[in-house]
Parts: sequence; structure tokens; C-alpha cells
Amino acid sequence: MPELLEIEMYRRGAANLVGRRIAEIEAPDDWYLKHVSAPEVEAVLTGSTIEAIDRIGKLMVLRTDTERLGLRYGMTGRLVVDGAPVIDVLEYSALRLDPSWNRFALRFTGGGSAVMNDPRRLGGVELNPDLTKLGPDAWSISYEAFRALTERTGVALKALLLNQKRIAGLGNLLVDELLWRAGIAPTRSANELRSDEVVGVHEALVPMLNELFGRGGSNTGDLFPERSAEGVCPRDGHSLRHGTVGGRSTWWCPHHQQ
DNA sequence: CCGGATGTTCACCT
DNA sequence: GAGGTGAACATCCG
Repeated sequence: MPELLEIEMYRRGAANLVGRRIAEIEAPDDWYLKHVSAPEVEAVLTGSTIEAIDRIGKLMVLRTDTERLGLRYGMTGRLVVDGAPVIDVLEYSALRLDPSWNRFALRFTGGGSAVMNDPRRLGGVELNPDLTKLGPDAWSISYEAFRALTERTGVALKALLLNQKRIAGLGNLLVDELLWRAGIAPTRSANELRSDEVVGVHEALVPMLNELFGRGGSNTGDLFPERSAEGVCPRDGHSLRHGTVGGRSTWWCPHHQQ
């Protein structure tokens, strides 16, 4: 479920963790810890206090006075704070939080906890993640930075927008929705876009994020209900095209997305 | 039963 | 270097 909209919901839902002191860490899954061992995380974080929670793209960062703990949610990771899932949209028909899917947890002095529950194990936890590996956050990228991105590569526009090193936060659903709104085919080479097309995509970006955040997440886009073999363009009724672009399943309107 | 899925990384091609 | 493909992770859904 998570793209940057969902991670932002998680971040806000976790705001009351600020000020809490970490009493204990549970890291039962070594595979979930990236570039760090469980004893190392425990040694560094136990006893420290969470001072702030940031988000860059799809990465959530818990800040203490000396460390930063990066939380990635993959496709199925969920955050459970004090026993309650921080979630507004159901990804499956049932919201099941099997305890065996708890991959990482912080227990706080005086009670309460933050638990990452992730059925598919696609997320992970990293100590002091290298933020230089992430491009500017999609919610605040400037037009100049966005235009520079498009000019530097000939990959399909969708592949560029999915590349977190270039622009952080957009996932498969949001990119399809964005390009549908902007009227650009996802297969277009980034550096062959006309200037007005680059403007159009950038201008559609923040309003789309604000709108879908207000509606409840990445799966509330206008195109989303039509992502199927029978899907038609909500704007003009044409049958949607389907294919693989940037390695991901992609739906777009062959009529108004050129 | 089978294929695909809101993500990321890496190996392996061309 | 640049770009593309497929596999891996594990579970659920149509």
C-alpha cells in the first residue's frame, strides 16, 4: 500500500512517538535489518529518545539526538502504534496483523510500542540511511529541478518518475495517475518532452498529491478503478492500454495520453 | 492452479 | 555508461 502519501499518513500517525524513550528493541528478523545487526541497533538506540519523525519520499526517519533510524515499508509494510494500526485504507479485504509478521518493534519506557508488521518482508530498517541516495521529495520538487531531471536521460518518463534516486516518493499508482492527468504517455522518452509538457507534468503533481492525500491515499486516483482489462479512460471513455513500462504494470489512455 | 500485486536491489544482458 | 529484463523476498486475491 505505501507510496509517499501513505508514508506521510504513517508519519503523522506516529507523531505521538516524539518524546518517548526507547526501552527495548525487538528485531527478530535479521533479513529485515539492512546493513546493520540487531545487537548494533540495540546498543545504539536503547535508552535514547525520539526527537522527530521525518519523511523523504517513501522513507520514514526516526531521529534521536545522535542517530537516525530509517523505516521502509515495501509494498505491504504497516505501522502499528500502541497496538493500533496507523492506516486509513485497507490494502486487503481484511486487515490482518498476524504477529508472526512483526519484523521490528520499539518498546517504550512507560509502555507503548511502534511495530512494523510486514507480511511480504519487502520493507526494512536501516541505521543512519544515506539520504543522498534519494532525489528531492516529489511533494516539494521545484520546477527547475524537475525540468533538469527530464533533460538528463532518455529513459521512459515513467521509469524516471519511479526512480527514487531522481525523485523520491512516487510509486506505480501515483505515476500512472499523474501521467493520465497530464496527458502524457508513460513510454515517452524523458528528454524528448516538449517544454510545455514538462510544465504540465510538474503542474499536475502537487495538486494530485494534495487531492489524493485528502481522499485517503494512492489508491483513490481517478484512474485506479479502471486498472483492469475492462478499464476505460475516465476522461474520454477509450479502452485503456496496458503494458510494462519501467518494469511495472502500466495503464494509460492511448487517446489523450500522447 | 496460476499470475499478478502500491517496492527495491542486484545480477545479467544488449 | 545506459537502458532493459528477470529474479528474489512472502502473502493474498481474482
